[in-house]
Amino acid sequence: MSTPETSPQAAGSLNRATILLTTLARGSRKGSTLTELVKRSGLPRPTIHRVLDSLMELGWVEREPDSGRYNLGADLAALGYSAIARHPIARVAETTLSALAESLRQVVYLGVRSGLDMVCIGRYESPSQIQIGKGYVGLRGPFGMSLSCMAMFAHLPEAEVQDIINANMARYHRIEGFDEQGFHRTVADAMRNGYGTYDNIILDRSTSGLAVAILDPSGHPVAAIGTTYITGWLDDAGKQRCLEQLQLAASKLAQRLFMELPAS
Amino acid sequence: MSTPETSPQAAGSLNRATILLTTLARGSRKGSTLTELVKRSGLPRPTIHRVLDSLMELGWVEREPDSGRYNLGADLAALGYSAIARHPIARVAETTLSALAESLRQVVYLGVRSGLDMVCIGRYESPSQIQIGKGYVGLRGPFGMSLSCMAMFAHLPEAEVQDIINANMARYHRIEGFDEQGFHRTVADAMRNGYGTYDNIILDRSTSGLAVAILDPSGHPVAAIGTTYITGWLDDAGKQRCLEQLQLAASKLAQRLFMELPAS
DNA sequence: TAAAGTTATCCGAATACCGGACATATTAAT
DNA sequence: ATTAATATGTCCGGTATTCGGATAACTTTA
Repeated sequence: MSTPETSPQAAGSLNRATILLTTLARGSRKGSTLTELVKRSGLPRPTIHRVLDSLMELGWVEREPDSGRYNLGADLAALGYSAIARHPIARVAETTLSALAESLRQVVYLGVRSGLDMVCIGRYESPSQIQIGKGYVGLRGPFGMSLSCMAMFAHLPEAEVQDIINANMARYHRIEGFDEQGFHRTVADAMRNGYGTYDNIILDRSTSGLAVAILDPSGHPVAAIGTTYITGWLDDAGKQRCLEQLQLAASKLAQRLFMELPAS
Repeated sequence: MSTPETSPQAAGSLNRATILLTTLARGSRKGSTLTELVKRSGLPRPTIHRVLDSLMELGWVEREPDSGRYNLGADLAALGYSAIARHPIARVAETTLSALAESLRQVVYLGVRSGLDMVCIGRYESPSQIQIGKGYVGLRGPFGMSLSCMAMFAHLPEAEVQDIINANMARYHRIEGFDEQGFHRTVADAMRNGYGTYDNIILDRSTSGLAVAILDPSGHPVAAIGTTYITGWLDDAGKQRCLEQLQLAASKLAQRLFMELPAS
């Protein structure tokens, strides 16, 4: 009725495998137990067991010998290197964002959307001031729960934004300390401003942040750059400068990503 | 009869999907056409077509709108980031090998085995002397066609080495300028020395190289470090020093990878 | 305009996927 | 020890899905 429910076409076992791999990717880096997968994926247990066996045979899933936890496998990682080589956002961004982190003296994150998830594909910190943050490359969470998502929301059709939020609301609420009021306010702010910003909202109550989207030539967001700082460290002018630097970096990257290469 | 032929168990469509994805990963970064996939994978064309459709629906495969070439998709890359986060060899090696490249003033490669393939998962160059090499992160080729493979051969059971070589011989011969004599000599050298080395052999006739394996506590090779230089740039003493530095880096990495972490 | 090559679609037969039900560890509680 | 509770592993028959030969549509070359 309200939810689309339109994906009857894709191959059966492949679908199951994808759901499981995504579920594993959403889980902790230490891996997941079978029962955790049952709870989080919603698939019947025998099915999971069987599909995991197949995936293990392919090397896409591994099993910690002692703990028995399932985890994404080495062959999938190897395949990932090749897939990443064909989607070079993070590689292209490497120098620009490292320099940005250095200049801001703040940690800078790069993220992309994958279905209903946000995936962190880059983390850059100033060597002079190592700041310990919770984000790491490969981290996956519900799309909408980070400032980078807000920046991308601002450039997505409003209907799509609503669809994503509706589909993920249950997952948001599972996060400790989630404040739906503040969340909707942050989204509205982002849609109005064209970039993401918050102070003392969402999760961590002592941090503020800024994020901007990287747009393709048609205006569709393909990634987002975000940065976090202790609330109060930046006054309004400082915030403005920070925002401008982010925007500059984003447009520079967009240009480099979508620039036509001269015919060789 | 002679070949094992023992893999009847894994799920059908998953198997097909894996073969296709691997075939795509082996192909150029620009993607592959359907007919190329037919030739290289050996699967019937309608099957490929159907499975690719499913894979595209999942976001694991994409299609260049104008050229019609198939390629590994963005969602697979996103999944790859998570898988790589759980197999941190490249991350752990980052600083050590960058320093090594700087010290040697040569390009240093890091590679792992995936089935019958070698995958390049790291490339480190000295900023002071940028050297253009053919290897890039994500590059995938038949296992055995690089020095890093030789280094790993040296620590694999001889029977397994023979199996790999037999299985890949047809692929070797497809490479222009392949010299079977020299290849076997290089393998024998590696098995004897415990590390990989060549001068003017295999492919590029003006380069020499050195490579050593990274071993897990049981002695099994998990990755290899390799470096290339113009033949003649290093005399015997220089070669020896270079080898020692590689071996030092390899053992340092092994130690860091398999060191028990103190309970937190 | 024909011929060669590449891509897309049908569709019946055969297969291997599906998951409820059951059996077997493994851990926790009495 | 014994029971209870939880997690993991295995069977197996019905049926939905996959399989690929055959054919059609489309595109480039001669």
